[in-house]
Amino acid sequence: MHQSSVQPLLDLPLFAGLSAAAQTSLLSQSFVQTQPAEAELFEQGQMAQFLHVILQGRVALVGEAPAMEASAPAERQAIIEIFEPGEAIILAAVLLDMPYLMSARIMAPARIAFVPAPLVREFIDREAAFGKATSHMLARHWRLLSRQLKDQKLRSGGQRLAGYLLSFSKGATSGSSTFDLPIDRRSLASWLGMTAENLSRSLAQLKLHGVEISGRHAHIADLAKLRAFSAEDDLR
Amino acid sequence: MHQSSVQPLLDLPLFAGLSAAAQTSLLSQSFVQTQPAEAELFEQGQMAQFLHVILQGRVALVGEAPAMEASAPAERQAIIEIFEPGEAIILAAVLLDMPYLMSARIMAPARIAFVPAPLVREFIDREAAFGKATSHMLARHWRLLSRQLKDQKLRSGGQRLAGYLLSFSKGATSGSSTFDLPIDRRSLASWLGMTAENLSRSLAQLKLHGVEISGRHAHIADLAKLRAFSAEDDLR
DNA sequence: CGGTTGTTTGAGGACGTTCAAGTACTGTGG
DNA sequence: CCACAGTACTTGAACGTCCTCAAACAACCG
Repeated sequence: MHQSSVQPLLDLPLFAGLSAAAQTSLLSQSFVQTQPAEAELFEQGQMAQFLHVILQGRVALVGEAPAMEASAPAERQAIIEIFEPGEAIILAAVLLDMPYLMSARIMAPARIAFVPAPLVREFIDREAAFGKATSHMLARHWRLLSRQLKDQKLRSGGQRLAGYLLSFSKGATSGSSTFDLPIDRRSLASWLGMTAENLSRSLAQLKLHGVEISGRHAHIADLAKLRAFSAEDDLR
Repeated sequence: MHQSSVQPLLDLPLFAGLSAAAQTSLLSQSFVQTQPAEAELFEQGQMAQFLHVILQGRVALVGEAPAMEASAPAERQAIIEIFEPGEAIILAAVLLDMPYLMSARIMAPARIAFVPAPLVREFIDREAAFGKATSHMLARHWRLLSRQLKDQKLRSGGQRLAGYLLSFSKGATSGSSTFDLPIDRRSLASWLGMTAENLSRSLAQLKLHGVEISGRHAHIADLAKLRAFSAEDDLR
């Protein structure tokens, strides 16, 4: 039985409120896969067969631009969002039964639960609590995207980077902070909407604002100072 | 009684599935306001007091950057999304009971239904069908934003403009098309993530691709040609 | 008809990208 | 442990795109 491996699903807010019967269906019809980094969970344009729930690891949603010429010359792509354990992807495509608008790529070795899409749609018809849990997750995800879109339109690359670094020191409003970057430069650049080269330059520039980075290790000397530079509103 | 003016709410998919009791609450606690253009429905940072449902008109969600200097020198802002009749704003803030991430500005004289936020949150706890309807709307809205974010990161301003123009001729894949632009240049530019000046230049450039525009009247000579330029995937 | 607002056009500059090269890091086999 | 290859990251220079500023033009309205 693989029942035990999908058991953790019930601990997630998304499924916690399901009826006993629904929990049984969920456990018996879902399964878990361990995926290596660089694996592609699904591809832009496909119909959603499963709701993928991240149990471990990190998954990037990647938008791909149609190749300009027929010869497929290095298709341009951009990371739209990065999701971590506890999040489900992609609820929107599963609920609406429409094709994915982007692909999903594993960033770090991951354990992913596959919940059949029809089952999810059944839950939302029959399980009162599931509609609420789903709405909440979608609402959070909508806010994440809208924040990103605001950032993209209103802030410079350097400011977005500063904001990203600050996100690792959530509570603290002043003082200093030390942490490790969880993702590589190229992916980070893509997520922040700039090139890897530019990210490198932006990082160098942030030294003037009290940021020291070597490899993946980061130290912010003065959170308040960096916050001022990032020009971020404090809405979360 | 203003009951009659809120009656149309029940025709919307969002509220259609409510129980009789819930429908009664909805009608008795909601009200409708007619708002002139330029009116501000709510401001970024406020808590969501109401779910605003657009009955007529058009509403823009506007992200505002914190003023750089204390002297408030022409605060930078960008239109994140534009919603039309039938849509509710902002579900995410209402459901999560969190502050708005952006402001809402009326673009054309509008009739807006105000549904008290606590009532909405009550519905989602008690009304099974409402969770589904809410999830569906949020899912659609999430896809709209993710599409925009992809566009912002992967396509040029001119391509985004072409895509916008093409959106007025939904069904047709080839042939020509004539229509009127519903919004003014400055707003359109802000929505597309460029300046008004640049929009003007982009429009001029699109003449090479068979687009004729005078004032608000637009004519596309060759949809297929413009579609090729816009480099848009056909995912909807 | 002047005033106001919205749109277009031009010139200059800032920011970001691309291309190309150099440097640092990582892991592997000897 | 070192040499090595392969990858990731940084740096530099040239180029483009988009923005800013300024002014001309058009449209609208009293």
